[in-house]
Amino acid sequence: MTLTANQQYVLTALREASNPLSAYALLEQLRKPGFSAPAQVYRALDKLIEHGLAYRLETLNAYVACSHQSHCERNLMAFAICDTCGQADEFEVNDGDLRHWAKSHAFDLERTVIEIRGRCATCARHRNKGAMS
Amino acid sequence: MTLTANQQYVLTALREASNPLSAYALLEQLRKPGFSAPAQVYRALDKLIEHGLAYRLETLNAYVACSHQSHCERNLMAFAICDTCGQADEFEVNDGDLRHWAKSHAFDLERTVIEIRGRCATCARHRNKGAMS
DNA sequence: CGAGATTTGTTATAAAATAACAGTTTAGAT
DNA sequence: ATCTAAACTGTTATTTTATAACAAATCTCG
Repeated sequence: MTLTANQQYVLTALREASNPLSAYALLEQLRKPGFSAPAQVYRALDKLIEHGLAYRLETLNAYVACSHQSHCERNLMAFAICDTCGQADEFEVNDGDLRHWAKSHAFDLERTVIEIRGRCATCARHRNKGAMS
Repeated sequence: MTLTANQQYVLTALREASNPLSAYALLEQLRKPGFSAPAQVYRALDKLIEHGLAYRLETLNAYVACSHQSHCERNLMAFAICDTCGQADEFEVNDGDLRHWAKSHAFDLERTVIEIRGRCATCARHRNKGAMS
């Protein structure tokens, strides 16, 4: 699976970012290499997502690189998103319940989205300290 | 918990709809009663969601009434969304895995979003019939 | 009543995503 | 090596979704 130049630019930008990036943030970052319109970013993102190299975070309208090395195992992924610092952690989850519901309701399952929102360990700790003062 | 007139209009529209409605679809439907701008709809939606009477479907940018009678139990809800007919089914799910991950990572969990996409029983059946011909 | 909070209508703008189209590159078959 | 079909590109315009900001109206309840 070979990536085009644009796809590589977008993937690299996502990998180097500490936080999820919006499509427009990516566009700004990639003006130097020649990007000039949203469609270019969205097209690259679509392919990366199709290949399991990136994810869209639905509750954030933002995108992240898959945390796995090259090709993602495509198991059921979930994301924990910190409302304070914006970091998103990818983790694997057991989707038994969802598959069970789908099966028992003859629902032909194609995609699963699981996102949890709250405060990451670091930010939760800081907030607690703040409350003490 | 008393709803204002606008909140009641929006809730009724959502309850009478067979499918999730976008904020702008709601706005169109509610012009007769006097709505004239998006903010009116979004404000009512915010309150309804706050009170557990409605949900936002993140993968659809659309809104649905809670399927429970008056006050929602606020257990962990998930939605199965049909990509063919657009219907969304609310169902309860065991979030043990997510809570466990959150606990073991000291993540202060505030909100959980679970949406599955695919084809509902009815639409899957039709598609299969079609493939036979 | 009257002070404070909440809700309202409104205009304007921001943010996110897609449509459409012609030109270019790429990969594979012959 | 050449041809062809598919995929990708750059670009302009538009659509869809969501917020900001602010003054006026309304509700709450001591």
